[in-house]
Amino acid sequence: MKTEKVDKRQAILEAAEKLFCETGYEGTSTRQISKESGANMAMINYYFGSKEGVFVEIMNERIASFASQLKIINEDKISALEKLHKVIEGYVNRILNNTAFHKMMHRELSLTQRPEMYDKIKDAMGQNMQMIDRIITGGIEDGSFKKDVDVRMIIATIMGTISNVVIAPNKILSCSNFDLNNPKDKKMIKERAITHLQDLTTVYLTTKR
Amino acid sequence: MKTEKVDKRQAILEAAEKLFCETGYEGTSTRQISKESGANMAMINYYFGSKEGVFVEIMNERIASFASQLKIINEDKISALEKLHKVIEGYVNRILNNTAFHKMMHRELSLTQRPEMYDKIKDAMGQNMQMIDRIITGGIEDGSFKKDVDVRMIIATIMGTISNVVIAPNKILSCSNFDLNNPKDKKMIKERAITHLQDLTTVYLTTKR
DNA sequence: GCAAATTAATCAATCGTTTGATTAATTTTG
DNA sequence: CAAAATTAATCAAACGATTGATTAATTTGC
Repeated sequence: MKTEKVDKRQAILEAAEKLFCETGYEGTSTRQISKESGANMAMINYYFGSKEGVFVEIMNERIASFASQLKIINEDKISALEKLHKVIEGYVNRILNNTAFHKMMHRELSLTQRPEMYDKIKDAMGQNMQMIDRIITGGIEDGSFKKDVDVRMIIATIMGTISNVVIAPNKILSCSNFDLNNPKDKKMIKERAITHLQDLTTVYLTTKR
Repeated sequence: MKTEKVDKRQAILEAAEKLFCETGYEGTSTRQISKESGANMAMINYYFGSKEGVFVEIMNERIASFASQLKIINEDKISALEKLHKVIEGYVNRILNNTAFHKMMHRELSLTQRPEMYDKIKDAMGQNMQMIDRIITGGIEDGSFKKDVDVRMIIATIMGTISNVVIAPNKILSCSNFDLNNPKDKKMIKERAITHLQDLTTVYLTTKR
């Protein structure tokens, strides 16, 4: 019977990710991780060397799967606008499927304790930005987008809008209260965000004055 | 000789705000605050009761001055678009003049330790959102804005873009490296953000299809 | 039976807070 | 006005609790 074989290593990772997201890295103790995961405290150091080792493992895992997704969109033989819409859809889905990690990532970006972690996140974000930059710049060069725009600010708008949806308190985004953990609500928010950003970029980038 | 009379209470507040921003609330020890401010450790509890008391004081101060600014814009006898542009300008200036606090606020929004603090920030944000909501809705009703838009998502775009400018790593926002602490760079980024958001909202909201 | 996995117990270090004493400034009193 | 009493501000030292980490012993699975 394999179903009951609890992998303590994995249990620690999952418990730690949950706690790190809820109360932050320094706000989470190894004893909490031990209790939440059902593993003995020493197991944390046995498997990961240290508390920070657990954190690094979690972030690396996520960033790796983060980077592996959507990257060859720019090579498709489709218009710049279609590329941009694909990127928006992919980005919204990725982030709203990993809201907990996204919050953790942004928190880490605003701290100065772990520079290596900061650099790792910066690099991952930078790659995504460069991809979007190339798409928009390409659209400007081939004449499908208007040229008097601030490309970096448009990227800030796309990324910032999505982050804001994830981070802003649930109660005030929509009139009624909803929950991003509720799959039905999440699906609705995803669609609204995608529709809005695609509409916004289309109007803004293709309206010649 | 009065010139050397340093207000320890104020010194603690300033040191604590700096440290809380850099390394987070749980990541900052009272001993660090003591050392950075030059005040004895006991002074923290003497003036503020506890470490959390310092934090609450800082946040309340900021939120109060946050709310006191720009609120009667909506009562001006100007067009909805001009109102919106004024709000954008005010919002960008406010946030980029207080980047450290803004990061701290967002970090607190992603944690679950201090629900009272969370609610306080939520309320402050909610008021700003309602103001923008009324302006845009008003513009739609008087026919100056097009009607098939997602108002709440537009608000997420405005707020999210500004947050992203503050939070995103400096090195990747612009091609060359710049520093938001450098007044000259800050001024430039402010103007770019204001210009971009005003242009974006104008094109998006007033382009009838 | 042996290596890997797991445990309880323990470690030094650091945490936020409190203490009792001291100084300096202010107020009260005669 | 000056001596006495009171207050506010500051300090070094210590408090008990908790932190992340380690030990040495035990259990598990092949």
